[in-house]
Amino acid sequence: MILSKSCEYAIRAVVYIASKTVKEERASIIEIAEAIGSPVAFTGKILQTLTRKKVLASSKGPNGGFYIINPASVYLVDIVRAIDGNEIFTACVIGLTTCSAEKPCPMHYQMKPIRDQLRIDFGKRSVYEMVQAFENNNYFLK
Amino acid sequence: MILSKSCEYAIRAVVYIASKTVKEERASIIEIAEAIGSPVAFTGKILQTLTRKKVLASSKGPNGGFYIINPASVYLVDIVRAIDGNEIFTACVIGLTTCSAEKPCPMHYQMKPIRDQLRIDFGKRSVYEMVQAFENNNYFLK
DNA sequence: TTAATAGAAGACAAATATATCTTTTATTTT
DNA sequence: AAAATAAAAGATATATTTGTCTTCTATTAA
Ligand code: FES
Ligand code: FES
Repeated sequence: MILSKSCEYAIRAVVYIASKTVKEERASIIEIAEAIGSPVAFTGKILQTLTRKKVLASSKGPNGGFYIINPASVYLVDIVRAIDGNEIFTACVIGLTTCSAEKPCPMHYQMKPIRDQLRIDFGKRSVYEMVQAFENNNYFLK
Repeated sequence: MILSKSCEYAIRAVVYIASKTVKEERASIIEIAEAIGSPVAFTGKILQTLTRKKVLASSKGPNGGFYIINPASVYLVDIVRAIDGNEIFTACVIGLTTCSAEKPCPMHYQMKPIRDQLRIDFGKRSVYEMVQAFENNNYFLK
C-alpha cells in the first residue's frame, strides 16, 4: 500500500472536516469517525497529530471540535507529510539507503519520474478541491 | 513506502540471482544476503516464497542454490505480485474498501492514471533488463 | 460556580511485519 | 554408504503499526 492506514484515515478525515468548515461547522471525533468509517479512538490520535502539525485546528468544550483554517491553502501533500513523512516521495523503491543518480538502483530511472509526478500531483491537490469533489455527492469517504 | 521491506529484498535478490544465472551460476542464500545487504534468514524465507510462486527456482545440496529459469520472461510486476499481492495496483489510495468509478473517492480520478501507469511500467520491466542495468556497473543493489 | 462537553495525553493491547533459530529433507561428493 | 552442502519448513522472537481505554485539561452553558 502506498500510504499507511493512519494516513488514509487522515486524508478522509481532513476532507470531511473541511466539508463542515465550509458550512461554518465543527466536527467532533465521534462524528468524523462515523462519517469516514474509522475507529473512533485511533482517529482521535491521528487528528491530534494533524492538529499539532497545524494541518487542522481544534477547540475543546461544548460546540468544540475540529476545523480547518483555510482549505484552499492546505494540500494533500501536507497531510501525507504530517503523517507518513516525506520518504514516500524520496526513498528508493527497492530500499537502498539513499536514492540518487550517483548510486542508482536498477529501477531508479524508471521510478524517479513517477515519484516526482506523484509529489507534484499531491502538491497541486488542495483540500478545497477535494471537498468540492466530495460535495458533488458523486464522491465518497467510506 | 510503496513496497513492503520483504518485497524490496525480493526484487534486489531476484536481480542478483539473475545476474548469476546469466553466468551459468547459482547463488546461495548467504551469498545473496551478502550481495544485497539483507538479513540471511529472512531473505531465505522470501526466496522460499518466490520459489513456491515460480518466480525463482532452487536446488538443494552441493552446487545447489537459487536461479531463474528465464530472466527475460519474468517482470518486476511478477515479483511484486508474489510478495505484496496485486492490491498496490488496484486499492483505493485513501483506503475505501473498493476502488471504482461507481463509488470514487475524492482522489480517484487523480490516482487511477498514476497507478495504472505504475502497473504498466512494472509490467514492462523484465528482470533481464534490470540485470543488464546492474551489470553495467553503474547500478547498485545495496 | 457547577455540570456537561470535547479534545489532549499517556498507558495499554492486539495485529501484522520483520527477523531469527532449529530441525528436516534433498542432493552431491567422497 | 557416509559426510557435507544447501534449501524447506516450522517454531519462536522482536519491532512496528494499528487500535483501545482511562485520566486529565480546557471550554462552554446553565
Ligand atoms: S536509487 Fe532506487 S529509486 Fe533511486
Ligand atoms: S476510489 Fe479511491 S482511488 Fe479509486
